[in-house]
Amino acid sequence: MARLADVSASTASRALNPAHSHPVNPATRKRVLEATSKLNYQPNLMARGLRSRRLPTISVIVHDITDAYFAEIVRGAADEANRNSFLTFVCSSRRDPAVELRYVEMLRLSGVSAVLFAAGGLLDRAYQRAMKKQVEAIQEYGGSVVALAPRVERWPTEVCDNRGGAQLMTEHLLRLGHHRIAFITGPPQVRTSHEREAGYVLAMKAAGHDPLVAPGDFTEPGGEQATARLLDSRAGFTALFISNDTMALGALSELRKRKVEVPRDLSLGVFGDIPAWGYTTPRLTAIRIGLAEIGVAGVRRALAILQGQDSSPRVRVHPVSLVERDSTAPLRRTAAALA
Amino acid sequence: MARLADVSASTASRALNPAHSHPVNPATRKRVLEATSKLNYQPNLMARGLRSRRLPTISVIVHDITDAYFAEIVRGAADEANRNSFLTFVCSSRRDPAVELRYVEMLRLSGVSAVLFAAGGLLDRAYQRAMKKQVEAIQEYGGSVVALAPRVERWPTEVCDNRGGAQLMTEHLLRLGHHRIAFITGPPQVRTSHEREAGYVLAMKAAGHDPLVAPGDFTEPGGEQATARLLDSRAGFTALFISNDTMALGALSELRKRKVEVPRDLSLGVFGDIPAWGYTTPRLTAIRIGLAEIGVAGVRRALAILQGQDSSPRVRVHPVSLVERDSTAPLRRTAAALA
DNA sequence: GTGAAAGCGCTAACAG
DNA sequence: CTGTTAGCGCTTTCAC
Repeated sequence: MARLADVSASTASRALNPAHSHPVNPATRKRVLEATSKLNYQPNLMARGLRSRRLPTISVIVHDITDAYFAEIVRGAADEANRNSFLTFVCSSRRDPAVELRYVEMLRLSGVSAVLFAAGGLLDRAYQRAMKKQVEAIQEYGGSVVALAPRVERWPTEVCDNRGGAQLMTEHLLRLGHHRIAFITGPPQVRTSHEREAGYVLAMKAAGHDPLVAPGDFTEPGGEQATARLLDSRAGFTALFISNDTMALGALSELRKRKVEVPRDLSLGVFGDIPAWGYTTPRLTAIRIGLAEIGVAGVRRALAILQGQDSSPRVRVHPVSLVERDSTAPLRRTAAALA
Repeated sequence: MARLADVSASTASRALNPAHSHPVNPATRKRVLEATSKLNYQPNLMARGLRSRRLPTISVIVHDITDAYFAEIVRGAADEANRNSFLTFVCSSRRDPAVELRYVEMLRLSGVSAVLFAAGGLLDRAYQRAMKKQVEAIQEYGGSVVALAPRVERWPTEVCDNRGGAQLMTEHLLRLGHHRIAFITGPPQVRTSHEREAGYVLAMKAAGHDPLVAPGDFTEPGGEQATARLLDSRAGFTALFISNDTMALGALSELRKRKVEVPRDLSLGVFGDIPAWGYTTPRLTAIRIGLAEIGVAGVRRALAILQGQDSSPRVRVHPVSLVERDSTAPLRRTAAALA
């Protein structure tokens, strides 16, 4: 290729790489560009990677590829990566820390430029130690790592306002006259759970009401079980706030099974706003997280770090908003009958 | 590393690569292995790829990462790839042929060893031409390509028995006494649609009944609309057979909206068996496709081709089975009331 | 501004 | 069975 343009390989390399400090004569560059298009030249990424020690790929590690929450994040990230000529690879750890670690290791070996962790980590010490080692190795060769959920690791983080969002929904339910509002929380090892729960508790206490927190695990069967237990406990609540999309899916099926009508018998709010909510009956009132936007922000952040020009605060919090739909209604006497 | 083991780099390379034709002295290999573990040596995949022209990665291209159908295939493929020390990358084309082509091109550039196409292709000529070029380039450097759905391209294919499965479900409904059975088909550009439709039509004609085929597109809103139109047409059917999971999700929500009770008012069967069917009410009678198994088979096939030892027929058809659940019931007089 | 040369870490070809 | 040699395709010194 360089031969056709009648320049040396070095010059061609310089001409082709826009972000190059070394100056190139515009005429020369033009000749090089012509040659590339004539030969339909495609730089060999492997050779480039051999020198730069990394490939133009970004990967998003998710817990579960079947979860719409993660899918939305991936969608945003993949779009933004594409716009920057980066490939996006989605890796699904299936909630197995060992698999996740193995993926990170393999990504490191294959020289990925950035790894986005879509979910929170574990509190387990051995896991944290191993992960730390992998991430340090990635950073050593110039790769970057970004978290898209709160984690104990002090990585650059793009995260939604978990606490504020939970407050928002709780206050919405309170405004509708509910004060016996149950909350299904997430797994204790994950910081997202605590943040959302804290927002709910805060709003309840501020209004002078007692919180009612039921354990959950962010999975669909978990949501089903938590709802069943809550209903069986006859705790006497008129509204239910579920702390993530996936559990709400399970809750919905449990409520349907028991013929609990939403919102007639029970007002239902969910933290999260996956597209599926457009199809469910009833359409759920939700805290909209800009999931795709968080994916976009994650990729931008990762690329900025790669170029050594990331000036954001370590943790950036993205605002969330309340989307009122059909699953929440003012408190009526009939609702209390459920208690 | 080779220095520590006191051997040449070539010998070390041979000792480390198990599938090497060249013999190595066991004692020498032992020394090499000791050195690698002592130095915590990790082969550089990029350098390896620079020579072999490919990386130990497999990618699965799906239409839509949010679709559980694809997620299941990916799950199987990823597991099998892992077992063979291959990384799995999931790429979501979002049903955009241009994006899909771009992905294949980037995968080629980054030297992926195998590409699994989880969905069917298009009949569009320009698309086919471009795809052919990309795939030939991948094969040129020794990469392999496998289809997991019927396609016009004559690639090695692992596919489920679409026609047989559709017959199975239709015969099941016929056995229950239904003879006015409607069928929602898939998009015409996709061969899977035609195969499933053919199975349904065959079974209906064999029983002496007229088929009733409604157009669909394999998407959730599409299923919703098709169901709505079918119901509005008052075509007088007592059973509905939906040709894929995603449309069934939409159909279910439409039926719920209209208070059509399944199976009291209408028997419902679906081709496909995503895990979600365990949570819906009612639980759907379905044609179980071994989705994960197809993913596994796809990876095995791809690896066999890479090693030049694929002896399977070009198209391998995987059997499917009928899973009877709660959504199909014997024909009763009341059902006809829907007509 | 451009070119020549070195080398990234590995594997294949060829001798021994 | 093992070592030597060459080279994958690019980028980056270092001279000019």
